[in-house]
Amino acid sequence: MSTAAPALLTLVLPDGATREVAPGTLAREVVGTIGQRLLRDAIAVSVDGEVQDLMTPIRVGGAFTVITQKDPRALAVLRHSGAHILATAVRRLRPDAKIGFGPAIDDGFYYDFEVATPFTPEDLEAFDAEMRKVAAEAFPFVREEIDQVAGRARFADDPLKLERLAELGADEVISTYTDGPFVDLCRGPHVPDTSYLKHFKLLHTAGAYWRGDERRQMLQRIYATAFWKAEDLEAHLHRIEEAKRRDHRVVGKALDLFMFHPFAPGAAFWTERGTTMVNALNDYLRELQRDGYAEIKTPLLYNKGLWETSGHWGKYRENMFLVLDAETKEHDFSLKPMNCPSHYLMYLNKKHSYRELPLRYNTYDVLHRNEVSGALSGLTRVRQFQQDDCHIFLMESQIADEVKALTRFILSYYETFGLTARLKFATRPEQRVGDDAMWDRAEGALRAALEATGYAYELKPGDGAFYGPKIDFDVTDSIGRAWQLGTIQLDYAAPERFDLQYVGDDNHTHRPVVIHRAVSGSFERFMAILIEHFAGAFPVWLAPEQLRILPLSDDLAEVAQAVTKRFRDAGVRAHLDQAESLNYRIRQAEVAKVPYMAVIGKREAESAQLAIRVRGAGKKQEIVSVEAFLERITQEIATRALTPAGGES
RNA sequence: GCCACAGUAGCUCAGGGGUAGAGCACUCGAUUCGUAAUCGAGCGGUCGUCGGUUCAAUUCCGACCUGUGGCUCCA
Repeated sequence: MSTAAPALLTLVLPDGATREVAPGTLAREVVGTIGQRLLRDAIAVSVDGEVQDLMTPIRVGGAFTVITQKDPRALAVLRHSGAHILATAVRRLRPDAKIGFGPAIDDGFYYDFEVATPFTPEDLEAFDAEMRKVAAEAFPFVREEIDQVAGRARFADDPLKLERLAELGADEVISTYTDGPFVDLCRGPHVPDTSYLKHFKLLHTAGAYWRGDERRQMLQRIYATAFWKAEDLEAHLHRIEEAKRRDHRVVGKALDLFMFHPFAPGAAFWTERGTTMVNALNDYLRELQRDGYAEIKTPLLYNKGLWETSGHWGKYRENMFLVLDAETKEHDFSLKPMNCPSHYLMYLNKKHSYRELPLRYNTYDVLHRNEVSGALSGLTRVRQFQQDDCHIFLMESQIADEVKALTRFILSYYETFGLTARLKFATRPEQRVGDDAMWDRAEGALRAALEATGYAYELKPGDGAFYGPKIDFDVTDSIGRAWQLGTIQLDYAAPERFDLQYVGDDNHTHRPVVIHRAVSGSFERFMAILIEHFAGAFPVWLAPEQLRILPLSDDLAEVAQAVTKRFRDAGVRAHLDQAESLNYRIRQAEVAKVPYMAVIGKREAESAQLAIRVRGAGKKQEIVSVEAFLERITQEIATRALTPAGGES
């Protein structure tokens, strides 16, 4: 802050009006000049695009907007304050707790504490109750700007805060926020006082490394969420419940799709029903890749020589399952964690002409990656998985067309399931191979190809693979969660390492480029997403059981058996169920989420008809002839129709 | 791998220092049924594993295994 009389700052309000204020004027004062009612409703302000709270001095001019509860940015302010209120409560009940960081996050907020004994669920209840007291006390959030010396004195008992303080540069404003008994080193912004926090819930505790560094101490993190309105909080908790209901581990067990066993941690056992689905996916991909792709199979186990050539032995060994060689007594072999090196060996096996390019090797081989035990989770994170992998060898001049075709391919595959994807374009990372000219060419080609598709994409600078830029496909499921599935990666490094070549039309040898491509990532993860996306109510073509045939009484067994055979002969996965009452069997079929039920009573038996009940459609039934329904269901299967979609129970 | 929590019948879960219970599933019998659970009977568990404390452990303690939520990592 300079001592000379500073020039006034000009703030431009949304309606075009302006305010001339002296630097250091508090935002609150400016809002007060607009209206007292607005001041009451104000949570924070936006100055020149930056959110700051009402207690913060204005230092720059520019567009000035008042942020009220209606503004989505206000929620992050509330949640950040919620984190402070949580810390206030924790400090009151556990004065020994050292404070770490407490930011707002996507769905709420958290605060990290360093404590001698970890928090228990009972502690959480006590903190919740204490937070309500702190909120009721309506402590104002008081902002102070201090210097390093004062900061070190104030946080003398909080080593984590001192560490953060020491990192702040001389030109940075050091600010603290105080609410009642609690002071925190914090940039803000905050709501005016603690009473703004009304609708919140502490969710769970978790360990978290200080600064996210596994070499540092483990702190105790408390996760929580907060909203402006009770109904928003309710809705959020309901969404959590809904996600739990759709959890693929729950649904997979209920629908008997897969299992795990302690003897094979991180590796799925697929039941007959689950295998049927995986095979349906596999068949579909094979059909899509019938032309222009060369499906190959390569070994699962390799001598370390391959991994030394590929670089995995140095960079990836931690994640590889090493196998003891009986003769050498050394871990000279490893299960493959990726397909690419073996595909390069296949490519090297013969000489290639430019006429063969692009050459696409695709495979469904099984891969093994030795994930740390704590990382495993259902089907989404496993140690053994099947990837729909493809490596494309091509000339640089072919990159644009190829990427365009691959992007279309991947997106249209997702569309079959009603899944939409967001594209992310990731550029050169800090750690990389190849010169800038190569990266310019690669990024230029990939980006041009991406733009040619016409799809919108986000930029992720510096997030590319070390060997080349990539396009990632983030799929959003029916309840709005994003999963990274497909990827298209340009690789200029592998062709060098493996000395890949082709003979050009000039009769000289050239270096091809490699594209790594995955569509569903892994069958395991993709199945998890599909299970949760459809909540187990799969499209007919994918459903492990497509039609359940329910004769009304035993004397119709013969007719029902003949009808079942008719459908099975036509390739429909039909099953006959003659047990128990009709009501009971209908309930069983609904619970099993079988898309179609065909009831055969005396009337239907006499007229070669079926009383069709569609999953989730309730009592509404259609009487159709056996042949007409056979035509309809085989059409739906052949076209991979999404219907009968929905049908929640 | 690290922190916390959990593991009781096929599933969902109750219980608790004196070796266990419900519903569903399963089996059998009766019922032959018109759109989400017919009735009855029966079977089923060395309470995750190993060790310790105790007269006695499924219960208390410890280690390990597996899972869950996170951290880290990632398809």
